[in-house]
Amino acid sequence: MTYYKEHSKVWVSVDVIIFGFDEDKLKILIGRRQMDPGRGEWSLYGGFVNDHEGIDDAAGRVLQELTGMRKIYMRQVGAYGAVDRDPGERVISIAYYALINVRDYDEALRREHGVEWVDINKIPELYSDHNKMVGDALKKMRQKIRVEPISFRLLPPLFTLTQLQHLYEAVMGEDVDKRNFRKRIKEMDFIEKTELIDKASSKRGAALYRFNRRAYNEDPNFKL
Amino acid sequence: MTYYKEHSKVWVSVDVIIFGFDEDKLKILIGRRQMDPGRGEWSLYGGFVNDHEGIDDAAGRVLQELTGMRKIYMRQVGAYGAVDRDPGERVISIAYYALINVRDYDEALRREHGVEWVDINKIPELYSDHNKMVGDALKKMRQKIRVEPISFRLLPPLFTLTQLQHLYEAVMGEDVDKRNFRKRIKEMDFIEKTELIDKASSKRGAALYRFNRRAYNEDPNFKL
DNA sequence: TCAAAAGTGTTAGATTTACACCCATGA
DNA sequence: TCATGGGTGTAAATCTAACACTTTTGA
Repeated sequence: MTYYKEHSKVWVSVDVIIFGFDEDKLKILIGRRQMDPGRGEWSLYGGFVNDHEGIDDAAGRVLQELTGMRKIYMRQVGAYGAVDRDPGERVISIAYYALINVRDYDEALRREHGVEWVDINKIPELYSDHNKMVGDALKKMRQKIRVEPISFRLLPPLFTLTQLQHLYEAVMGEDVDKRNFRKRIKEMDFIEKTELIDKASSKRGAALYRFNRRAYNEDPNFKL
Repeated sequence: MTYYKEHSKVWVSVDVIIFGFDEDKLKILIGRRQMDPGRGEWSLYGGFVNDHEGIDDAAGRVLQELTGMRKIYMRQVGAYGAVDRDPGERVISIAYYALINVRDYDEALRREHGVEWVDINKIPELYSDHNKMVGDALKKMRQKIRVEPISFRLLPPLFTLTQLQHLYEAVMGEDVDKRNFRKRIKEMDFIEKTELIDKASSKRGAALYRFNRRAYNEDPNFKL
């Protein structure tokens, strides 16, 4: 029952680009590689795909292993398969990006895994072709964020419009006009103003908003 | 020198969605699968990734094997890795789409490989998850064709504006306004009108145009 | 002479962008 | 009282979409 035995197999891994938003900066989780080859180099977090495990499942497992979180928003970036991309052996890797709310990530667990949040504009040289993966992931994420309401994955359940705007600016890498931004947000009925006021960010206080997924599903007219 | 030997390896293949434009229709090349499992089912053309071969190289090789052509425009669609996607064994497949000019493809070679051009709107049920791959490839290609001049890969070196328009319509799956379309084309200086007239398509004859890659590289302001 | 495809501009509406001041509050 | 971030509307410019007739020529 082995159909393809004349062909050779290869190692397949997954690498995850985990985006977070903190201090008005878009960041990703990277750490020092803990195995050979490349031990000690900055690297994405990843893992090998097991025999009886789908690649999305493998990415999910790796993500849960690192963060302790489940049902994280996650999309495939692509497959990376240059022969010499890994300095040790021939490994094909499939990159995924994920979006999490930084505050949901347990600090102790983070330190335990030896990963840290690094500003997307200050990424050091990474192991293998991981820099390329990060660039591609960011490009994909930018495209997505303009047409689907994924920003809320990076924010707490309640957020101010200024936070939301700063998130867009961090992702897009350019400033946007405050009034135009708020005008567009107002047109999206699934971004709901609550009665709550955030007093942390300013003296006056800012209205807290919420993303209503149900309302979005009924009328998904998102456009930024 | 085996770093990862505690992990298991898997078969990795590539599958190519080859787009062509003929009779004002967007088509892809599919054939009857010639091996088990799934022998006889409609299927994309593909092949296994060899030990010392990059995945892009593998896709290029498979493409050349099938078409006899080199330097074909080709982009990765993504990796497909559900455990049971292949009915025989666990195989991860990486899909690519490619664009060729149908007239450059030798008919004899095509028949030899037992593949045929099938209208994108009339794709039958395909082997494994190949229908999903085709759908994803089309989505990616549509995105690309709006912002990069890839249409010319599907057309002969000289083409009429009507041909170009019909190509866009076939790719996008919707009609576009002739005058608006030609207006936009006129703004792109790298789509050059030649002195030549095509008399095949109409009695009056239509001006033949050419894509000037050099001019495009100097001022790549493409937008459709 | 007529059928069939080529070719050509204008206008209304929609969308996008630019822009500056008052408000509420805690320190 | 003042420094800080929150909040608000209008007008010009640009872009998009809708629309119909004349030309050429082979059959």
